Amino acid sequence: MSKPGKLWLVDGSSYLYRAFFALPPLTTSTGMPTGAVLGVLNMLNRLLKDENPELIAVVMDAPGRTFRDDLFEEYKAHRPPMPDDLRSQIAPLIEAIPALGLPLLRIQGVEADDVIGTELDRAGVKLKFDVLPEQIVDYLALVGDSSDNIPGVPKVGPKTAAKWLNEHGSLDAIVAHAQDIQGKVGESLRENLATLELSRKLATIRCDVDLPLKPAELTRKPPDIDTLTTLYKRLEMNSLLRQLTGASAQAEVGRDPGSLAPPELTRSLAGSRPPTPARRYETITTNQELADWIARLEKAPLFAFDTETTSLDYMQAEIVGMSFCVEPGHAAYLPLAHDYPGAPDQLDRKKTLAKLKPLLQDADRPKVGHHLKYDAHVLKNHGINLAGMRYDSMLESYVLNSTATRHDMDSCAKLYLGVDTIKYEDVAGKGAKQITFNQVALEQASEYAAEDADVTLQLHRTLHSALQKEPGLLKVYEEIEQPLVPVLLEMEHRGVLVDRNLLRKQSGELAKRLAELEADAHRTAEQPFNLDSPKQLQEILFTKQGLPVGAKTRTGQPSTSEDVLEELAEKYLLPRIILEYRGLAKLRSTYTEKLPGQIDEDTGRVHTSYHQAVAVTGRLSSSDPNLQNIPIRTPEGRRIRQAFVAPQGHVLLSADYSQIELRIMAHLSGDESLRRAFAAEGDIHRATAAEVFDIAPEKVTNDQRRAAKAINFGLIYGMSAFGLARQLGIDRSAAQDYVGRYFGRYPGVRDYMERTRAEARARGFVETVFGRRLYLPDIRSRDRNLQQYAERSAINAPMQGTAADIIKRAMIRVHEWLHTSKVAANLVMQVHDELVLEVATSAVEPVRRKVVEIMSGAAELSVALKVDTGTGPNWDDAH
DNA sequence: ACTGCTGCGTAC
DNA sequence: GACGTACGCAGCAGTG
Repeated sequence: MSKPGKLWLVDGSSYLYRAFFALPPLTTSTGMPTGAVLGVLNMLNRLLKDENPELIAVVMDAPGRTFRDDLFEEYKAHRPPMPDDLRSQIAPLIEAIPALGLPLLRIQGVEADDVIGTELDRAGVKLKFDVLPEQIVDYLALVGDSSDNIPGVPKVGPKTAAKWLNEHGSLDAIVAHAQDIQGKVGESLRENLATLELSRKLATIRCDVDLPLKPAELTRKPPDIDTLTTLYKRLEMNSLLRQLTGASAQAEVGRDPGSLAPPELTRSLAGSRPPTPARRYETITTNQELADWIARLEKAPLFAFDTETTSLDYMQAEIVGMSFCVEPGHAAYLPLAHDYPGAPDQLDRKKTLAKLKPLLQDADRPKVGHHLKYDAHVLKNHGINLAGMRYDSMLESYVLNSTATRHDMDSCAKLYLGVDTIKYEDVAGKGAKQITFNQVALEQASEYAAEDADVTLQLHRTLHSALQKEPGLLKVYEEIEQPLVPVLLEMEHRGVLVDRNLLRKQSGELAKRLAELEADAHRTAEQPFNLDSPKQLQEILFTKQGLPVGAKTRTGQPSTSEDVLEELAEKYLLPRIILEYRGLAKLRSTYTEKLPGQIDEDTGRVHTSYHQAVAVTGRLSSSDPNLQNIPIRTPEGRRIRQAFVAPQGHVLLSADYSQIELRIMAHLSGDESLRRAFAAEGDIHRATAAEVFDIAPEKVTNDQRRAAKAINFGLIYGMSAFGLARQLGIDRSAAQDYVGRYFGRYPGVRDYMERTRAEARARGFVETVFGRRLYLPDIRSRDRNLQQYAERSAINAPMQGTAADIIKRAMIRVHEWLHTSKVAANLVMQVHDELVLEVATSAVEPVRRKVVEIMSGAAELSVALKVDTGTGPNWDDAH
């Protein structure tokens, strides 16, 4: 139960905006857009369920001019018009809110913020803004709001504004003391005194709005089921319909599949396909049933399948059973290795898999799975080379909107089908009590597994039809993500050879040195402590020894990070010891100690997992072990790379894109100077320094080059002058000066940054050269931190994402060439801008030539793609 | 014993 | 507050 007297105010307009940009564009069968409404309704349902509020209202912006428009013509002039597909979703939402039993507040000429401003109590305001309600107008006048075109005072943010108001009390008092305020901020304040009064009027949140209801009258009423039913039917929101009818029964019996809604209510969100029939889940235990299902699968134009196994480790996993689905609702589980006291008889695994093999290996029989790569690994363990991996609902979800959800099946089913799936831990338990799937009772296993295949097929139908409405995204899916699956599959399964003995030897050496350092540290501190504990270290350094505190952590504690210790190490001994200890301890714990345990005993190889649906920009990630963060920068670190080796008669070939993200920036921005700099093929950071400092390239000093390099990288990450200053250890005005000079020389880059922010704000997403999208719902957030974070992502994503697209295209082509040419070489690793191959010594030169040709040609940009290569007996020597 | 968070550090 | 994307370690507090 919610606290009595607590009032919930929901900014419905803001919810709708966010949902519109965060979710894929779903429509009904007649093309009516519904995605954003569904999103808001889901959010509201979640709120009602989680908080069970008694007092609540949903506030929506009302149409027409607001009092702000009357004050200031330019108000919101630069806001892009609301997209039609969003505007048309306001009306159905306005219908739904009262039907849900929620009071709706819309007042002519007043925006949602103002209504909420009227209701917020003192404590609420103080908590949110750190100022009192009567100060909030002054606060907003100082801070400004770029999305509302309120100018504010440059350089003054929430912290400064709150600080001043807490010191002086009011804007008028601050203005009166303007002369006393020091520094750049003070200057900025004095320069902007003239516009402050206008800012104040614009920012006025009308805390005196006449509301039709008092807070106490905003009580929640029972929902109007008839109206909701009609509305949900019209909007083809079947998951919500099911919740309406199923709500009471569901609560009683939990996840019992028998309590699911009637079949006519299980249609997809997209609404463009027939209703799902009742669940018919079967268990295949006889040869006749098996024959019937094989016939069904052979006849089907597409079928979904899933494997149940003994392990998440794809190299260890053995098949326990398989499930199949040919039409939504109709699925079967084929148990093959359940093994517990009293387990029913099952078909023989070996014989049964032999019968399925022709079907599974037939490239002309299309299949869909959720994370097919895993199933393919498992089948490979049983001698079956899965072919016809036509669709993967995990990748469909990822390409459609990488940020909307995690892309595991449970999350996708919840978001796109409104289905609460049976969770793995519901059938297998968790923690120490977890059992392997072969010990799960057949009845439970059957429901769980059949549902997986069923849900996979339903997800595919919904997601693929959504993809087809976005040809650019469909292309990314069809031409990049799906074809990449067999490439990654092969790389993972082959693994990479690691010299276990070398790592063991290094581990011993590291342990010895670490023990010495630990003793040194204890002696210097004059007491024993745990060097691995930042908390204890902080106590020793800053309390006991009284060293000057540098940066603070996010939680306000004095930081002991590398930056801080480096600074202290110039004067003090202990920080120096800790720095060396940290570096070596990291190497030992993460690499030399952990890696040997991840080597396959028989083959001497490690098998990473490349995750294709994790990084929001389109990059791959790697885990178990992560091969994408093996050290390279220090000599000690590089020794780890020496343990990654080629087998007898082979070498490792490393091929990496030179400065690919900067080249993409040159392409995207079209900046002439930057493109010329790359065309000249020199050292790009040196060339940048020469431009920025207006000297000949050979006259560039190390510091100048370092500064130029920091700017170049900073731009890719959306860094500010402040960040650059910190990075370079210079003051902010010097950093600002560098940035100013940079943009003076490369005006195209500045324009591009501006265009990208504007595009992100207008469209709610940014895209790569190949059309991959990154949705940024926070780009319109009123929380400045979130909004600025989204802006930095908007700057970075097109560059990082395009680079990811390019290397993925290259991998597909290299893999294809390796297969058709039958050359003695294989891909073994990908590290974002680098491919590593194992190559027979005799084939090195032709492979090198071809790999460079393919990688350089993987995109046609206005700047050439340069590829560097190296070969050697180990990964370090290949650089 | 397990879980989730924090602080830190590795890569590109 | 201030530089994007990841993964993973050790410590630690809360929970059972």
